[in-house]
Amino acid sequence: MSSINLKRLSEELGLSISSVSKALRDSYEISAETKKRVLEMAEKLNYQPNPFASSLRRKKSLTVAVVIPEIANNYFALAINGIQTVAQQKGYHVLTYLTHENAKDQESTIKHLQGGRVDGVLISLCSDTSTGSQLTELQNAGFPVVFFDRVPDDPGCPTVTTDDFDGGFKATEQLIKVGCRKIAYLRVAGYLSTTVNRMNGYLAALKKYNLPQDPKMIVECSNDDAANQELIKKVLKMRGRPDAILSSVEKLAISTYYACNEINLKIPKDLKVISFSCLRTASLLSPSLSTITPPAFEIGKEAASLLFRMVEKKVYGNRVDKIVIKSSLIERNSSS
Amino acid sequence: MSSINLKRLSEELGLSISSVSKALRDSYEISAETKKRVLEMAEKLNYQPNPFASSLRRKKSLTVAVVIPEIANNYFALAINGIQTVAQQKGYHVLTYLTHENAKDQESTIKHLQGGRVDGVLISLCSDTSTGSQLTELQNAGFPVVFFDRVPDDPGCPTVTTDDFDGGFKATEQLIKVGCRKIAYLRVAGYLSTTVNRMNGYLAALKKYNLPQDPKMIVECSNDDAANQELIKKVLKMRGRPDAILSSVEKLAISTYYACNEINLKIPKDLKVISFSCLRTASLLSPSLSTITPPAFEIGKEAASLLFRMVEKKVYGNRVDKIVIKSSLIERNSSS
DNA sequence: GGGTTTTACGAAAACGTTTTCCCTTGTTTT
DNA sequence: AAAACAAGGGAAAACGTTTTCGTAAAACCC
Repeated sequence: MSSINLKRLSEELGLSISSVSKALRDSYEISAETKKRVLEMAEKLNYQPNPFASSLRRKKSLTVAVVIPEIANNYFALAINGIQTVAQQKGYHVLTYLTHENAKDQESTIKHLQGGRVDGVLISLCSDTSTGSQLTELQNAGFPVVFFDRVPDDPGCPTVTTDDFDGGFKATEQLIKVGCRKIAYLRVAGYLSTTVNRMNGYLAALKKYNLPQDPKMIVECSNDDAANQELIKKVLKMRGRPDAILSSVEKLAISTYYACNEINLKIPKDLKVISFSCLRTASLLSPSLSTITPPAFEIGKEAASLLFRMVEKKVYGNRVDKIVIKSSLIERNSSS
Repeated sequence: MSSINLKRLSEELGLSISSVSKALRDSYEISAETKKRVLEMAEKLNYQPNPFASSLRRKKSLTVAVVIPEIANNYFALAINGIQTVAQQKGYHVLTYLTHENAKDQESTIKHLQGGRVDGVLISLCSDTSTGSQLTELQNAGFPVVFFDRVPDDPGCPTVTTDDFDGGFKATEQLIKVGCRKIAYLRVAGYLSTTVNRMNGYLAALKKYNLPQDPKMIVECSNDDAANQELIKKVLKMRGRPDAILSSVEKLAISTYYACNEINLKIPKDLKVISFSCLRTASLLSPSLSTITPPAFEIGKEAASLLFRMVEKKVYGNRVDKIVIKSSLIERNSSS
């Protein structure tokens, strides 16, 4: 909006446009004295450079995109917080896009991003991602992309994740140690690296302790909270119902709590529960919820830092970073 | 990144750059047949227009900024969700900036925004905002700005808020009706429209029921959770301690719960609690938390819609919209 | 069929920067 | 004192679009 530009500034100063531009960019071609004059006038007239002209010319947008399934989610809110913290500190702008767990939205978002609007992309895949074709296309074009949390299997992708397998393993082990023998795993439909890796940890723990792997104990949930709640109720009412639930995502733990309330099942007496979750109020729930808590803020920070290293070409060759940050298992009343 | 541009496209088609551009924008100057050819070639070569060139020329960025104090907060996460939903549907991009409740950050953010990077700004003020000088500057320049939730007093500002006064009044009334006589109000330091309006509702309710207004019952909290918890503990241990707490923001209710746990005060027996909050797990807390819940998602949607009306000049003259959306008081166990 | 209008397209300017190349001084070197 | 050089600055091209204006050919009008 500020219609004061380099031309205006140069007229005011009796200098050429190029000199003013150089002065503002602190070029060695301009004398210290002139620089000072220019800076002062720019300040006085509240000059704000036009970012589009600059980006067009320099082929740098100083902007990155964050593509996530949803934002009203403690994990992603914290991750964005981490990303923003790093980005703002580095002087970058952050564009956010929500895919609403919808592959079509995700694809069209990525497509639009190819126009050069951003210098790099941070993405956590949506649950019905089929192939990462669009994305590998981007990457092959040498475009910096960092995946976090929900990542593709492709070993060529830079990723920042948590130790999902270990988390699933340890949580399951914990449930077994307090006497559970029929542990159900709540997963999310579609292929998500997180929920699959957590499940593999769960299965490995069952195996280690010689517990049977019952397919009925792996419950595939959807994105519909109400439907999930009904599904969980059904599972909890069946013959040979589980005596424990390991929930792969926070919202399914919440649905579990509601389901138990409805069918009058007491946690932890009748059912023990552990969930992956970043819920800040986990310890205030009734009963307090045992969680495996991914360090979402740190994951966001690391992912952003890695992306900036790539954007600024500080990552050489065809090096691919795969950063893993540990989650912590916090035992509370729901599993004791 | 995609180095295919109009020039390349026009060469491929044997047309001029201008014709191709017009064809892509569906100009009446181009024949239907040619348009078809152009569209097909653009598709084939995966042409993505350069957004900076376009923005530079058209003086439109198709981008809006959202400036909020924090994002790891249920209210703001939901509001952003609403904003994004409207923006993405309208084909706009959303830049997010966090001020971390810091006036300096807020000012510099707004300053940068004056370069024309965005077509409009959605903002919720940080708690130590002194004056809205920067912002009125923006507005005077005819720049579309919509305030939501935490808004300036200035009657010239378009705002989208909830009925904070009523919320404070009704919550207080409810506490009085269940027998509370010493109701403390937890406010946030600094001047925030929300917390002040809620307080005025609280004070009005006290007045209506002829209860004294004790300054010691108005507790000014900070942004430091640990300090707040200590402060609340202190208040709850003093002579003539409150028998109820009305919390103006979610996090202070959580600190209250922790404080009560530590000093062994039972909610609701020893202390009743109601809080403004968008916590999805309010009904699962121990005890379930009574809340006044602002419709954050709708507020976000309304604010974005209003902003787009302003950006697209559908708001004529010097009309100023002040939209208010009602919150709902949900009584649960913490206040019964 | 001369004139007018319409249709379809192209040339070129414009948006505000950045950057390359050049020029003018004044200073140093031999 | 001529040559070489450095310092400080300017002219103009370039980035990729959009849009105004111009114009050739075709279509229409009486």
